[in-house]
Amino acid sequence: MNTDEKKNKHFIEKIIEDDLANGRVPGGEIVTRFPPEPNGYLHLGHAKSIILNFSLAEQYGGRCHLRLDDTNPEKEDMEYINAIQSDIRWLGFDWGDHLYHASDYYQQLYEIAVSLIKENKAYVDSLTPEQMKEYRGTLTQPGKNSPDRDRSIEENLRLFEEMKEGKHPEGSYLLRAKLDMASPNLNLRDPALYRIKFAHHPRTGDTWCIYPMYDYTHPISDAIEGVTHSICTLEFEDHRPAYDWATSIDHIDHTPHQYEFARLNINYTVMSKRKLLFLVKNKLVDGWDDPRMPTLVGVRRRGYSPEALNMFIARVGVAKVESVVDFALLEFCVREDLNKRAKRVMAVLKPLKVTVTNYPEGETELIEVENNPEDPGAGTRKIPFSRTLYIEQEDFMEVPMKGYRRLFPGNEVRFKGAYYLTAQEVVQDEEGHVIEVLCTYDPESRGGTTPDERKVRGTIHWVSAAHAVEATVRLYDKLFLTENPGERTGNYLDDINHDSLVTLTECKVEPSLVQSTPGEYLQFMRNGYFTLDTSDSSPESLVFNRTVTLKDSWTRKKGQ
RNA sequence: UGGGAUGUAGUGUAAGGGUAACACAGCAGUUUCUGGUACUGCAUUUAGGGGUUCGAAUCCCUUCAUCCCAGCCA
Repeated sequence: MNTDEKKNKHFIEKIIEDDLANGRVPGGEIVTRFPPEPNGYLHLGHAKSIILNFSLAEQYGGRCHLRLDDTNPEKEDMEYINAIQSDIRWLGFDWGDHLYHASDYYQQLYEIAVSLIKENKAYVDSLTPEQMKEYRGTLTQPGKNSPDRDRSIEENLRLFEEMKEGKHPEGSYLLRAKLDMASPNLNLRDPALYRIKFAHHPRTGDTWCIYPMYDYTHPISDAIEGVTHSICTLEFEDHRPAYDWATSIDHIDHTPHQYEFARLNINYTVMSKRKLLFLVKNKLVDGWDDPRMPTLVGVRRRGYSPEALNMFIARVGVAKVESVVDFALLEFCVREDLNKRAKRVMAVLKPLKVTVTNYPEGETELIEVENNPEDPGAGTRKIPFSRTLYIEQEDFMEVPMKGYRRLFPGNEVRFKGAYYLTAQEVVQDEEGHVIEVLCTYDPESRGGTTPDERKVRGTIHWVSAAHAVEATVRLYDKLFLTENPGERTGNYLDDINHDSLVTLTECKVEPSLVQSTPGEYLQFMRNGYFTLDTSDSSPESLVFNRTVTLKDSWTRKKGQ
């Protein structure tokens, strides 16, 4: 492998290429795996791991397994097992026949445990959890051996068998590896291998009442499946010696290796399943798929595309430095992708009535507009224009501020795709609010240009009042107000953005939108990207979610 | 004060002894039937200190900072 080929590769790619080049990969096929615990929904952090593992396998012609790490029946659920699979498929990956569960290996794991006991490498301990803690020592002090450490092999075998048969209550006994209670690495101080749990397992039901621990199950599962590169996050670095111990015992004839990378953090959000579960359970959000959630189901409902997510993860990179990625990068990737594919439509969120005084009453004409200027192949559609229209309240100012290019008295602007209109006068309610703008139009400007080629500074969107469809539009913003929720007070809930959802009703959208389908990517012209909500929308009552705003240099300038 | 890791523009990530770069964010401008897109330009970087070397982000020493580990969770 010459060094040129290593350029711009991340460290895991370099390791793999090195292993491949030096014949360290059995059969030359690299095998990775994504091993989620089915105790919650997948989030953006998992997306990084999924994309890393699956694309590495793709890139080097290997395979990637999906393995549900279901060793703790108390927290795990069939609902999650199913959701995980659909999320990974949505992201664009396929594990083929390689769907596994740690629970598939329970029998084998048990038999290996029995062998370890016979080899005097594991023992049954009767220390209480409190005693365990005491005996473990601290970060700076070594632990001490449990009095049970020297129990005879026969006794250990008998006890373990009884544990398995359910003869002992939870917490009474534990199977532990006999490693080193004085190790500076706490994970090596006789780690627990099996605990007793009388819990119903989503897949194995009540077959077992002893369940294997992560440090024992995970490496052996990897070995059984022939995983070559077992990629996990940084906090497992300390567990690598335990991983290496488990994969080097007899009864295992394949040696996978563990590599650790930095998990994905994004500012203005939280990414722990515990916190996300809390938000869901306490109804701080609408569920795991609330569009403000960083879950895959959430961002999907919000209108993010899997392509945008893949682009995002690619740009974030893979390294060992703990880092926090800007939410702005995610939004950039979403816009980048949606700009190319979203169908442009007219939608007025906060309507202001406009009457075209010199346009014939009762007449309607159809204006042809392009569906996507970035994609000529997207074609055109026709939208109705008439005497009474709605425009955005923000697109009219009775007294224009400096730099304002939209509609104001005496100013001529283009109504996108239709005509040039000039504001003549306003109609106010008794409180002095402008409730209607009276305009005149230039019949020669049809289509948005004039024979004399005169320029207008502004182009605004509009809908025809008589043809518009009413819709509800949900404007989503960041769920948290601060970059690092909880940093200031210690409680992330203190930083929740209570204005993260603004619901607008009586929005006016162009009639073609009644045919919109969930999953369709839309751009509300000059406003943002939107998509039909998957659960609350119906043809009679449209509900759109804002995916992300358009970049807006005007409100920024205005605000300064 | 044990062990494991990590420090490159504001944020991510490259550069593996030879001119510190790319993207996002920021700022300024050009184009435009979206104040979008596209395009152009500007500003800002090797944690500190020593050393080796003609030459150091890169090698050595040292200091500092940050993160992870004391579940019968994963």
